[in-house]
Amino acid sequence: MEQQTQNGGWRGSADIWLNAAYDALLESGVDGVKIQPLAKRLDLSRTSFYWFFKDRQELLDALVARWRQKNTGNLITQTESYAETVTEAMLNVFDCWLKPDLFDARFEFAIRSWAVQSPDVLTEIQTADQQRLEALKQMFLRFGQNEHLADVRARTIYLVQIGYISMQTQESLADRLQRIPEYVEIFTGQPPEQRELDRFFARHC
Amino acid sequence: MEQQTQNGGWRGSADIWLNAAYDALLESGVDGVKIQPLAKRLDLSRTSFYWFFKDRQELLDALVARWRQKNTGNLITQTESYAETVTEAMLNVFDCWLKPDLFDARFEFAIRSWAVQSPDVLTEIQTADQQRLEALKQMFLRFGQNEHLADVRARTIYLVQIGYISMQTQESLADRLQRIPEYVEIFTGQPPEQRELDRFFARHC
DNA sequence: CGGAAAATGTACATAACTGTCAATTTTAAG
DNA sequence: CTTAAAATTGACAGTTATGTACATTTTCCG
Repeated sequence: MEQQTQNGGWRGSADIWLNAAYDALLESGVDGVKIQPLAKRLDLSRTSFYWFFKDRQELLDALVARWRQKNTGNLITQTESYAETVTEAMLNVFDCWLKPDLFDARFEFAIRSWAVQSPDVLTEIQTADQQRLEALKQMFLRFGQNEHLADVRARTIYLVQIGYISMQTQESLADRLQRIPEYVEIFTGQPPEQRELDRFFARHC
Repeated sequence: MEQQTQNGGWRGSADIWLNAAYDALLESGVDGVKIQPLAKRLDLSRTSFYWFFKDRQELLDALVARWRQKNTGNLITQTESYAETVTEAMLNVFDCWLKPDLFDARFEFAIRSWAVQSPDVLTEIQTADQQRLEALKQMFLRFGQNEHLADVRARTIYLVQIGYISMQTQESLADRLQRIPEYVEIFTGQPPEQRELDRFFARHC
């Protein structure tokens, strides 16, 4: 899964540093991403870092790029995948919240926390939010909801997920699945069909 | 409003340091809360700090205490305030999201971001989340909703707000007010009465 | 005014981190 | 085996932070 660029028998690589940075970011926030500690963890000389990156800022930029690629892309794909009803479409989106390979929640939270202290990162996030909200809104519009309500519903579902991420709750998959039918009803205004739920649960159990 | 403990003609005080720490936290996150920069801003000697606080950690603890007192208390009060219908009760809660003196959203976000790197703060937050969710759930139960649905509805409304905070959106009061009726309908399952909205808007315009 | 308590300031010791430079080692390729 | 590029390293210089000890100033009160 990890794209570990083969660069011969050398110990270091840009990727190995980036992976270490990713780990540090998720554990300790941006200010935990420091060359010296990373070097220690990798058991490499601190200065070796500068062979792959100009400076610390370049490493941080690479982290943001990795996040941008992963989370937003998959979410938008899910909003566009095939569905016969609005409730089924909703369940497609829920896949993101339940499958870690579709959406990296901890990464998302770490990036958002970073934005407190970095206007640049804040801008990145706001762009992502807009794209994601727009994709969700389009989904509701395709199923005949009116403009204003589609907007508020898109917001609701997106805000709930961002909120969920920010709460950093650790629940079992079972606990989360249990609430799915109610969420679908609240978000779309109508209950899901039993067969839609069956198909959904089949994907996740 | 600021409880500025009068301590005579001295320039410094525990409060002045705490206020500066609060500002720094909201601007730059925990790692921005450092004695040396704070001293510079206050135009005081760095070491003077240690007259009021044992060390940096004691200052950080004071910040968490301030947050705990402010945000959770007011929210719970709003869930308990008088209402004739569930939609009116909902609007009472919305007061928190619109009146900065009831709920300090930026403070909330800064604290949550802090939790990435501090298990202690994470514990604090999880306690607060539980208390707040429970208060919201009780509100729905008082208006005759069944147990399970009351729980999911409480979660929905709370998660939306936490999500909203985490998005750090900067919208005008007017934009936010515009979406209120739809939100009420989504959250409670029924549209608010016009007179309830009138009373609500009267409070906020 | 005079003195104790409260607050401030200076000096010192220490630690962690960043980035540059000039070797040196390792690897792959001829 | 040689050699050049790729990667690693230690030494150096600079910055920013923490906390302690001790001296000094400011304020309040008798």
